[in-house]
Amino acid sequence: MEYPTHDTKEVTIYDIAKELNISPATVSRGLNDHAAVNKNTKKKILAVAKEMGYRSNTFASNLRRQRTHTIGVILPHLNSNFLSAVIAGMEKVANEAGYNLLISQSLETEKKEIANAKTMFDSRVDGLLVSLAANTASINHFEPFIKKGVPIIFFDRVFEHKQCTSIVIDNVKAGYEATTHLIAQGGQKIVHITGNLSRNVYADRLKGYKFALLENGLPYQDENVYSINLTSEIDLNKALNKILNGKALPNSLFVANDSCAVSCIKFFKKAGIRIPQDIAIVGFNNDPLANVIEPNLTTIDYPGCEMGEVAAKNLINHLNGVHDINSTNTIILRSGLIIRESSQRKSA
Amino acid sequence: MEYPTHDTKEVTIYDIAKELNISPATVSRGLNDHAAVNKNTKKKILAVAKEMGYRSNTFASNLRRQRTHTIGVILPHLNSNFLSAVIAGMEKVANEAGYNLLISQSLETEKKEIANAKTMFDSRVDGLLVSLAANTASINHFEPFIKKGVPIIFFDRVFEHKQCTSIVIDNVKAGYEATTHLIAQGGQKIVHITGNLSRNVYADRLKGYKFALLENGLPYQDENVYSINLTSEIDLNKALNKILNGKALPNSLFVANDSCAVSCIKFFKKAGIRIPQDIAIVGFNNDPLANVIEPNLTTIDYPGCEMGEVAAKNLINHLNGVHDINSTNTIILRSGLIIRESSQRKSA
DNA sequence: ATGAAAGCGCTAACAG
DNA sequence: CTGTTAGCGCTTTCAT
Repeated sequence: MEYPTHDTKEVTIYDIAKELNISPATVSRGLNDHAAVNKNTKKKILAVAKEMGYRSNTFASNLRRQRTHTIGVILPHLNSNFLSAVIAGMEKVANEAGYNLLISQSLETEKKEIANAKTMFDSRVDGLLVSLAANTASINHFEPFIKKGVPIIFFDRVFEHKQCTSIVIDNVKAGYEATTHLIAQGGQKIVHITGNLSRNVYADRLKGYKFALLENGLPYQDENVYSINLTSEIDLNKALNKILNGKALPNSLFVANDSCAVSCIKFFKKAGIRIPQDIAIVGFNNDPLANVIEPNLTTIDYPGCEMGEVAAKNLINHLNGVHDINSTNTIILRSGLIIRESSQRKSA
Repeated sequence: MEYPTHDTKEVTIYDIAKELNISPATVSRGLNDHAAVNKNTKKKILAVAKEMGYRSNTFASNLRRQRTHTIGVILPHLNSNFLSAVIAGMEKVANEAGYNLLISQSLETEKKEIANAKTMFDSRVDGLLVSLAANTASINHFEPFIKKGVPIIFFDRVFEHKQCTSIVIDNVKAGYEATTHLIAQGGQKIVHITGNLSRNVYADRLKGYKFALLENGLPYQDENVYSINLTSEIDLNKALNKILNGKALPNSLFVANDSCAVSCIKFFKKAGIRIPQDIAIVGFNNDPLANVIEPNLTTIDYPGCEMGEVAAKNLINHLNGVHDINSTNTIILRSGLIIRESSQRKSA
């Protein structure tokens, strides 16, 4: 025996049908709010179903209808405030629409992301919500979905694809704002620490950083940009040591996520460097950490919950045929700079 | 049309059977590693399956087998380091065993927990992994599972139930260690801030706190224990103001989770009170925040990933009939005090 | 507005 | 070791 036998037999539409002396077909219609069912009959069906403790058998239904009412979610991590907010948003929308979420983490590796995609494919999810791992190089593992017409929506860490919608913030603008703010606070040499530049979020923030420099007549220099593995303490420390021991210490730092920005603050404080007087720092994400580190971290606020809601909503609309797949391709949510102590050298 | 028609017809075991001139039953056996299949036949089946791009239809299989290979997970939140570690652990084990995870958050409310349980029930999960919401008063919403013989494993925030296994740390011991440490650091009046005492984690930590006081000849006083809604900034601030404005300021504080402990430190620092000289503080969970706040927070370390692994492993064993449900009832994982600056008044 | 009947794809008892 | 057969519970034409 593989599994303890259930105590109670499941109630099926046949049981309800027998009870009411009608056909299973009518019961099915009644349960599914079909138009052509007598109001009275429907009421009776619902009543008996409830009384008998009927619950619909999703497999039978799925088998028949060839859809799962399940949405796959693949994301890099679960342990950030941002991403759990995203999930919360998705869950809310999905539940309301009668969808389940199948969630998996890539842990920032393409390998695991591929495995996750395969699982999702075999589970025949109706659609996919994806934020790419840092080191994902190709999205071939999503092609099977696209070939089959299973819609994919990318959010945050997206991939431009004719068939797929993207939900993002304007990372260029955010990077521009962060950098402009640092310049306004007296920034001259501004170092940018960021992640894998094949991810839009990092590439775009870098663009914004460049624009801001150019616009303010400051030189852009490659050696001021550190593209590293943001999840590795070791890599970050290497970069920081290089900065610390370089010729001219930068007087400003724009870091592409808060948890790294916090590590930077800790590092420089330990080295006897004052924040923001010696180095002004801006992070990204508005993580709870930002309000705990001293000085409190200036950062870009980022609507996680909303992003999740919008992504899920959009996917479900696709599934219900509300949108044409090609009608919307990119949805941009608003974001904004939150100024705190870590970057304020001058009063407003 | 509700959903874009798939481009390709799905390959079924019938297609494979026809291709090889054998029966579908044999194909099914071959695909499922059934003992009684000719090695050669099996090899052929696998080859053709791969070549034709076959993927098993879970619904048909589930419908037939009456099991879903899905494990439901209900937890209070996703946005804590501890719980995302738990999920990561569960996912690892579940994936290896061919199970999917259906994850949902109760957001600390019984109401949402009940709704989640209903969804899980309707999705016919094979088993359930649950950590209770703070304010859950009864576990009636889990009775349907128990009646049906669907195994439930509680982890962390557990509920004693004859039919269910619990995975916990020794919260009494942890509370005792934390308090003993505070006493060793000169603690006389030790305030304990904790959550809803109907949750084992908080009740047990309180017990440990009491034991430590008694053992050291310190009086236990109800007014030194604040049982509040730990997710409410407002409630915490109310408690802190009461402490601050009370007759005698405590010289030690044991807080039942790190994020609140961090808020406490911020609050007292703002009030001009020195940590740890005036008040020594110990938290719980070893959240990343603990290493960011200044002074760094002494806390109880807590094996999240392992807890997830053990819980999932155990449930899957149940499902495979490895364990008798009654053979193990409570599994206790090790935990330990990590001493940092927030509590150190004396050198070791 | 309702019913009869077929079939979604798979598995398992039974037979050989 | 393999094939035959029945059916898991539901939805959906096609009739009526």
